Amino acid sequence: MKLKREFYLRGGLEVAKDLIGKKLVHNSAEGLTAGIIVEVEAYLGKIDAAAHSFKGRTARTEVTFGAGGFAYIYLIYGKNICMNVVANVAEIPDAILIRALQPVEGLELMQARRQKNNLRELCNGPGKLTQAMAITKNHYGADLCGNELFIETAENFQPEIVATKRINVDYAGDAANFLWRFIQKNNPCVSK
DNA sequence: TGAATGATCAGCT
DNA sequence: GCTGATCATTCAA
Repeated sequence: MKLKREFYLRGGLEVAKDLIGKKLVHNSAEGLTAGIIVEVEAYLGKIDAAAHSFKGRTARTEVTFGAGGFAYIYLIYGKNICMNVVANVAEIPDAILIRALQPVEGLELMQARRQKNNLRELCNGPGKLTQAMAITKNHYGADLCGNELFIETAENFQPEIVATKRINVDYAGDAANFLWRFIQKNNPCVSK
């Protein structure tokens, strides 16, 4: 079942935890790919020095200031595309970074896009999963309640959530210590 | 207009 | 474990 708008209109931390164990689906021209979300990080722009939206509204972060349920896509380190799910109501810029997936559909397509066969290597990092799923900057602002890129509930999956510190945000001072990274316990597809 | 920098990855040691 | 790649975005002037 596809997640409805109301799912995304809640606080970023709640949405982040609830995204673990859900299925991210991309219905692309080449074919359909999907994976279970096993690792996320929450970024609450109002109070979080590590968030892109913390300093205020800019052209890049504009979509995070809108209503939840849309995609925030950006390029990092000149090479890697990262995908976020916008959460909360308009004017509150919460975003959830999707950091890792367990591939479940369109495996051959993912393997071809990534030039790797090992399932664990396909989606165990934010830049890797966007490659495997063929998510690009064209998806900036995409409606996750639409038919091309969306998230649905997964059957036969029991979430066991562990909270840890976020990765690579040491520049953010105290915010680097927040336990806002959520992972599925003992899942081999999480990063590191 | 220009300079600094990063929510990472792959490849090497 | 460590480091270089590489460029959109941001901010200062």
